[in-house]
Amino acid sequence: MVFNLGVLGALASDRFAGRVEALGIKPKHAALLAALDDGSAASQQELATRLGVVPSLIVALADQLQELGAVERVRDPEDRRRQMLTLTAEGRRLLARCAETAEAVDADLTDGLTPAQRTALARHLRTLGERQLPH
Amino acid sequence: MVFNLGVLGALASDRFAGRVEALGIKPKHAALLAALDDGSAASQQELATRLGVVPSLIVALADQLQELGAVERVRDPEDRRRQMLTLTAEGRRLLARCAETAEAVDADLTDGLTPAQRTALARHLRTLGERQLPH
DNA sequence: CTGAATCATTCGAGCTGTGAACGATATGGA
DNA sequence: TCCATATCGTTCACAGCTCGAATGATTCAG
Repeated sequence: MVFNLGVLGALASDRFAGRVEALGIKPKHAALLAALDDGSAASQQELATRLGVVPSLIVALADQLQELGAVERVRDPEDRRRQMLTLTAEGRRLLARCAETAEAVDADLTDGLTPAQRTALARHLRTLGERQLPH
Repeated sequence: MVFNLGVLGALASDRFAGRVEALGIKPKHAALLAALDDGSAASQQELATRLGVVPSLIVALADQLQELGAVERVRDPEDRRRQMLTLTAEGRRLLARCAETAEAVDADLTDGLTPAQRTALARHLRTLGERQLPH
């Protein structure tokens, strides 16, 4: 079961990566956009802990998203060491397209399953995620 | 759902990797041992295609497993270019411990689920795997 | 017998993520 | 006020992983 879960997860991630590549980004960028979407503005340090990655990685991701016009960097007037990241309108558009991509991959993945099987699988994965993942 | 599947798969793989590290190997080694177990002896080339990796990777994996005494390399008398890999008794022991490890990770992952939920999840993953994975 | 193909192996290259330094700023205590 | 210490963002060099091309040995076809 671990192996099944492992390879299926890798398969799903690869397919998503392959599709968002057409948007000029990688899955990590999408994760950053999603993290910015709920909670709005946030310092890069906070985003690093929220995503569970090292701060230097946020720098690279934010650089590239900034070039795409998806995020803006603004110095926090309260603490001028902090760079506050915010989603732009373009960033929200990009995030929406990421969501569409995810749904397309979902449909692709569950192709051939009955609607009942599909929802049952989604429910099981959700409960497993709630038990295993920090939230 | 893609994201849930992706992160859960990565989580499962990481946990398995962390545990088999105590056996001195990595998940890829376990995959190679498992591939050798059904089908017995096989050339490295064949194993490469069977596992979907490049032949040069098999070389490194076989080197390390040979050092552990888990596999043996024997030139095929029919075609002296081929190196036939075979499991040793030690290799079978190692594979058995990998299986135990996988079960432990399974138990860990499904901790808190009812037996019914557990089997339902396993069944769903299996059907999804049969539909999506080449076999 | 010779040229092309196949197998295992080695080696170099690209990509990713990490950890250590650094400069700028902030904070707390003498 | 001043100084030591901590924090934030950034850069950079480095290790780990996998792939692809080149090599040598061997086999096969004509």
